[in-house]
Amino acid sequence: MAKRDTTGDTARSARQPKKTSPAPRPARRPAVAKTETPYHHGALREALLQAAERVLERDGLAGLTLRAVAREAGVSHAAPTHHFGDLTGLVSELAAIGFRQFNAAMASACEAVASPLERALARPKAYVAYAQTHPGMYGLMFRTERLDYSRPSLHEAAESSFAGLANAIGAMRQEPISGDKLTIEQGAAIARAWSMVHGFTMLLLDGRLEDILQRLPDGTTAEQLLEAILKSTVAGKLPR
Amino acid sequence: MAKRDTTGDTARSARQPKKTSPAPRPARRPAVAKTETPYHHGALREALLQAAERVLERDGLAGLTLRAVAREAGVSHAAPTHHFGDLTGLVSELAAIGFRQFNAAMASACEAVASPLERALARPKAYVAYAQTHPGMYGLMFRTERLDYSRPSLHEAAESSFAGLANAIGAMRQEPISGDKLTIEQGAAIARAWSMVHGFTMLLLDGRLEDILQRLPDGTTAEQLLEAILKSTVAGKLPR
DNA sequence: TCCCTCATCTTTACATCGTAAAGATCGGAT
DNA sequence: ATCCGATCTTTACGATGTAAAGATGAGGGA
Repeated sequence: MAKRDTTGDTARSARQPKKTSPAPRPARRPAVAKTETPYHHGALREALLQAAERVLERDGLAGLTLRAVAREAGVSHAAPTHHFGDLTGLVSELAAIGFRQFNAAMASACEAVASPLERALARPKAYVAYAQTHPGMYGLMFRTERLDYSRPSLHEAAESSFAGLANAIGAMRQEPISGDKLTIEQGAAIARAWSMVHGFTMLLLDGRLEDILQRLPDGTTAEQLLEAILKSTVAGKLPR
Repeated sequence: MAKRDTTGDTARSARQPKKTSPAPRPARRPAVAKTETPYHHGALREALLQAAERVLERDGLAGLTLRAVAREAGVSHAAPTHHFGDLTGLVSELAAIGFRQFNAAMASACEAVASPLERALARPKAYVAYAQTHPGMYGLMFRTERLDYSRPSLHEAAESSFAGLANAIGAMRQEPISGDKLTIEQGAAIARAWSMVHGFTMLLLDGRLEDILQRLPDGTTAEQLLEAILKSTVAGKLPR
């Protein structure tokens, strides 16, 4: 007696008359392949991931809920469960996509760069640029407790990100990093570079560098501050 | 019709018979000043903050909810509202306490240190040590979106943290930082130091440095890795 | 002294969320 | 043709944040 769940988020309810729909079906998949939800069969999984990315960049991390994603995709709120298990599953798959975007952005930024100095600067600059362009994604990837790194797709994408960093450091020091062993100096160089760029990005995204930026001459941008940091760090570290 | 809220978390309900309690009162404030909740009047605000800290370190950030804190303090779930407004309020006040603890820890670590090198290392080491000792608090302070920096207590405590950092950098470079203006070099030095230590801490707390640590010789600890990073960073930067 | 007011705390209510479980709905293999 | 199983929807429930109204008691003014 008295139904309890008065949520109005079915987004599809009251569509057909409950039993043995007299109308055979409202033309499912309407000839023109609309990029919208392909009704019952089809690529719901991909549609949900795209919807999730849209919700994330529109409403931020706090707005990224299972029900909001389902709503955005136009399916019932329980539909994602079948494809991702739970919220952790959806979020982890989305983070994997983020890591792949992220890796691609850094890789393309490193190509076609001539001087060693430029190469040393290109990667961290691309790192920060990605985070500024996709703050929601970066937050998802690096500040969510709800990530399941045991998922192969996420594990692999994140691993690849780390490998890229390690290789870049190795190239800079002209001593290729061996897969399984590191000297203290190598480990320190990698951890230092990663810590610095990651920390800078987090502080920047959280607005905690505003204090510093405002005290700097005139309208110094975050990019200029980053460049100053990188140059002073890299000074004397480059070969030749 | 039909009550809806079947939550059993009053923690005090069914205590007295609803109207004009015949028993005058169950000896409120039981002579020995138990540090527990002093019933109706008294220091509920402080009790809530202490309960919140306990919940945070016990159940992590995800467990820190208004209702859990009220439960821990033994009051009704709506009691915190009156003192903190909403969850953001409670969390912000707790974060302010965290910043004060944090500042005190770094200040005491910097005292009684002789050599300039030791002084340069003491502060970041204390930074990381605090985060490792109070991971819940550090997470609250640096990874919560729900912080209201317009609250004076939080703003002031966080500001003081930044000032300590800036002064330490200034002392290291032997050029005291003026309050309102910074050169690019000064700003870069401050942002670089903060970014590096903050980034290292975040990555360490998230377990993202495990990969590196395992590849390092034998049982190298995170502290040793940090020290290696700091020494290679500070090399040539210290006066004399 | 008595009563009144107001700050403090509790109850009640409700929208939203994650998740589980059961029912409906097809596509396709047998 | 029929049945199975994957996919999606409904229904349900406990938890959370928050608003609003009700109780309670301390302290001040008459």
